[in-house]
Amino acid sequence: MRIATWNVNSLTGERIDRVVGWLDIAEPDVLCLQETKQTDDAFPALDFHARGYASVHHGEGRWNGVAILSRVGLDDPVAGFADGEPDDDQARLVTATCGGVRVSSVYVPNGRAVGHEHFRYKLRWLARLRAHLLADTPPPGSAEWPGQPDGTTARRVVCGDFNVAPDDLDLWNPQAFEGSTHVTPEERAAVAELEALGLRDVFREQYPAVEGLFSWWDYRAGAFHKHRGMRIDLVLASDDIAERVTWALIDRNARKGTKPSDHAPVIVDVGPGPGPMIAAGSDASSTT
DNA sequence: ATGGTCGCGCAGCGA
Repeated sequence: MRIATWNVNSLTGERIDRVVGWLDIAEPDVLCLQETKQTDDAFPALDFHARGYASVHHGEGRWNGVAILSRVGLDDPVAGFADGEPDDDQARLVTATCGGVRVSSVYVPNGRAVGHEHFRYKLRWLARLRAHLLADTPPPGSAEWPGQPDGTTARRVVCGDFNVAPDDLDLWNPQAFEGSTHVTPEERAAVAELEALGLRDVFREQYPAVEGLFSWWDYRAGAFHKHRGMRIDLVLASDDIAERVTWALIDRNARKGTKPSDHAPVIVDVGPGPGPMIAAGSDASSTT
């Protein structure tokens, strides 16, 4: 099973072509999208359906917007937080079950500046994501969705633009980020709190201590060509998924060429194992 | 060089 996540920085005509073209090349079973900047009506679900992908989109229109595409089934979609509180007015979270895995696509607030109201919103949002993951977890032992022994983080991935670089290793130059958002102890602690639920940064586990692996590069000043980036797009996976990861890649090619997103897709391959998770290459959508 | 480029949408803000 191949799981990918990509902040596409809008889904207008040219960007749709890039995303559809990338689907044909990368053939993910599940793709989480962020920053679609579309209304639900404008989301190009048919373009994806034609490639065999079911989809769910949670959007506002002008900003934010998240989606999940899946060719291994897409069930029980939830837009926004499932913690029982009134939903956030920004479309930054969508969750669905794909091929036996509970998948969340997240677009964590940027934060703008340390101490800014939006920075406090970012920290609140991350704390609320943790509450969502606990509330969204089904009873342990569910046949369709086997739980972990502790019942907290059943077979799950949380994919998206976290707007947090978990470690200095994820920065092109740590000195350049002193005093900036994305690297503060508070933001990193909020991500660590998610990992404390039993979720693992599976891309980094494939490349421990390897420098220069980034998923975002500023459009300005030739940052991409100078290799000045950050790794802020993460795939956090529960233990039983994490143990089966066979391969991971950030597809820098998708950041090249005309009209790219400023993010590259992150791809994680999960091998077969015990339990009902659907194997790579299967096509649950053929039943519909 | 305290900039630089995008997207949205038509000014200037957000990233």
